[in-house]
Amino acid sequence: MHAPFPYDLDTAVGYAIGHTAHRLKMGLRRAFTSAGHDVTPEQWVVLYRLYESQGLTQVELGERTVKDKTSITRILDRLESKALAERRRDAHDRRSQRIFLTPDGRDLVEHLVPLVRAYAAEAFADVPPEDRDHLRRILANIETRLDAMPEPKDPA
Amino acid sequence: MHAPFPYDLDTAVGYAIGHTAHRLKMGLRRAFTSAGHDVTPEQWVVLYRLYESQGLTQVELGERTVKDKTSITRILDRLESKALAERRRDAHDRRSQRIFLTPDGRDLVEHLVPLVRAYAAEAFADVPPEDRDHLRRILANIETRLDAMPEPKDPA
DNA sequence: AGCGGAAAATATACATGCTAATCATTGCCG
DNA sequence: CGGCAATGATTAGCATGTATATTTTCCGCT
Repeated sequence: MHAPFPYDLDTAVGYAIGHTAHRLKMGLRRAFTSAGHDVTPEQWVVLYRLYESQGLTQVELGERTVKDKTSITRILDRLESKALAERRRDAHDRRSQRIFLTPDGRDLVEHLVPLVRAYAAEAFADVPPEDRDHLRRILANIETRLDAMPEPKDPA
Repeated sequence: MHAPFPYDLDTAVGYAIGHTAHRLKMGLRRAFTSAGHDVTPEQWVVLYRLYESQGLTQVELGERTVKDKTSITRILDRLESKALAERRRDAHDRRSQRIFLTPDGRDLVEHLVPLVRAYAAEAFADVPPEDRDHLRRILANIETRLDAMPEPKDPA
């Protein structure tokens, strides 16, 4: 209606990225539940990383999933309560936990992968391969820049 | 370590989008707090939409911010408690609330906009304009596809 | 040795999103 | 006109993310 300064959120690239990311995640969530799997997209990522490399520390898991330590703690609580993963105290460093998938956890990952592949195939069906590469490159470009941006808290 | 089926999360476009979106949002959050503004990125979007058009219904606000009705309710609770916005019962339909920014709310938006612009300028500094356009187009493309995808629950 | 800081994990408090259920109001339709 | 489905909003329950503080354990360094 009125706009005393020029700004248009709707053309903001960052907003568009967030918007698309949100919808993609929600779609994946629904793909999981409608296939009868009681698992969230976040749990899926953790399970996937554990499938890749068992025995990770929670810190390592956090790095590989780009999640906070506290989020990892809680997600593992749930995965353990669903008997999909288990924590084992590290023998050499008793501060650490080593995380392993249970057989059920491995099974679940193997069921989830085709689902994820199918979902991605459909969601990106209209995006030609060269656009996907371009997209990846642009996003990597942005992240590189974000890495270089000073943390507001420790500019020293 | 072992990979009985071919899948690589790290090359998944959807994962990259989510990753970048997450980091962008966190950077914006920190830009706000380090500038002394007690406001979240989600609240920013709501405030911005209200600045654009005062007197929106919560449903309309939800559409314009791509947020759930319940999220809108709670965010407005907080904005009201911070005296940035206020709800007024619609005279013609007493189920609806019309939402308005307070003077403080308008002031805040006007302070936030330059912050957001500066942040975006820095985050996307390495992305040439034609790449931004391309990015927007690809994302729009994906969303169009998502719109066309059947809701798992009501495929009819 | 042994002290003190760093590291790993947990706990806590708050903000958000999703789902499902509920309440009040509206309005259509027989 | 009168009941009942649809609509706007709220509430409650769960999962996640952020920030901060705490606990336990390790390790470097004097």
